[in-house]
Amino acid sequence: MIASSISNLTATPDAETRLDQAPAADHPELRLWLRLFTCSTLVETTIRRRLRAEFGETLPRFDLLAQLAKAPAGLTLSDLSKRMMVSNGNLTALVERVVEAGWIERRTSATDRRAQVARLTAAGRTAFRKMAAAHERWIVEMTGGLEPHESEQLMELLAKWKASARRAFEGETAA
Amino acid sequence: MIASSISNLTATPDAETRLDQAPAADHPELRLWLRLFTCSTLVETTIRRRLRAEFGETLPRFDLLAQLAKAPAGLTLSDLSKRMMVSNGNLTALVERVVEAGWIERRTSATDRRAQVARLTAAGRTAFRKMAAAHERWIVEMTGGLEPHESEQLMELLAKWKASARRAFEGETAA
DNA sequence: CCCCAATCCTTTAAGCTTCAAACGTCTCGA
DNA sequence: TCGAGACGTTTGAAGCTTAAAGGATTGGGG
Repeated sequence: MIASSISNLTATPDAETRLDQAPAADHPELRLWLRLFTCSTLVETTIRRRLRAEFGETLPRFDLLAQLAKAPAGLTLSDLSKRMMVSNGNLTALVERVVEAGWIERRTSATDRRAQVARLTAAGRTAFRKMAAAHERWIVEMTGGLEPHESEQLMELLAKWKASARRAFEGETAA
Repeated sequence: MIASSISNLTATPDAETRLDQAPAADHPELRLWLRLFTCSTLVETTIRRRLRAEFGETLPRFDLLAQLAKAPAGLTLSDLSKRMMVSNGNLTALVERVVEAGWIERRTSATDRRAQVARLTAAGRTAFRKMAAAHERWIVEMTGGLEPHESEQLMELLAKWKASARRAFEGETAA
């Protein structure tokens, strides 16, 4: 549920634009969610495309490297799955592919034979640094329209939203 | 790049929480993006889970029904791909699955033999209405922490962000 | 009228993602 | 110390997603 329709060079309006034109006035919360989602999709799709075009990498792979770059001692697959907010079944294969690429290495934990610890290789660290610099530029570019005080406001409002969403999200995990 | 790690009942902190603890002070734009992404993921994952648990549907399928519910005359696959912001190659298979379920029907356009027009069936409309009601409740629940004036502010700030992101996004499509 | 570029869709290969079930390992209390 | 339950990972099935290439159709300019 993300996307582009770029492959065929279509003009690519976004979902929300059309919705705003629609006669039905959806509840304000729906419109808010739709707008948030649109922002997220727009940014994410752009990053994904550029990552592929300029570095031949995918977003999940980049995300994996980014997490490991912040944890020099390495992380277990479980840690990674929590930080990346993906299922752990997902990581097995993802890690495997990135190991093959040579960016990371994986070994059984010394203290817990159940756990697999992944760590950046030197090559991985170097490769990541280049990508991270570009990634940061892209993000800044796409957030460029906001004044500093607006960014601050946005951070706070999103923090509130995040709290509500988290409650709903975790209400299920417990059950 | 979305997710849950619910299947194994882990505590599920989110990426950002950990990041905030990290020593490195990332640029404010990165933190803003990360927070937006976290909100989006949290909401999306919750919706996805509930849709599956309560209706046995997936989010893309729901999204498809939602688009068609707003267009009684039906939409071509191209229209759908633009509105849903997914590639058109994606829709072929998605539509096929939902046709099989009996929620929609697909036929060649009367005026353009290249185009396929998808439309809700009566059964599809009924099924969708139930889901939409629940969906709306969930969204309201997850946005609950915000006062009306905060929602308004958020709408405006996100509109600005969206404009920046759109520029970057479409800059590529043209190229 | 014809051709060619644009448009619409499908197909394919590769990768991502989830959920659920299964397996080995660990921990802790009886 | 032994067993039960928690935990970390893997596997398998199903579905989603993209990019890229190819086939059919259309519409407009020569």
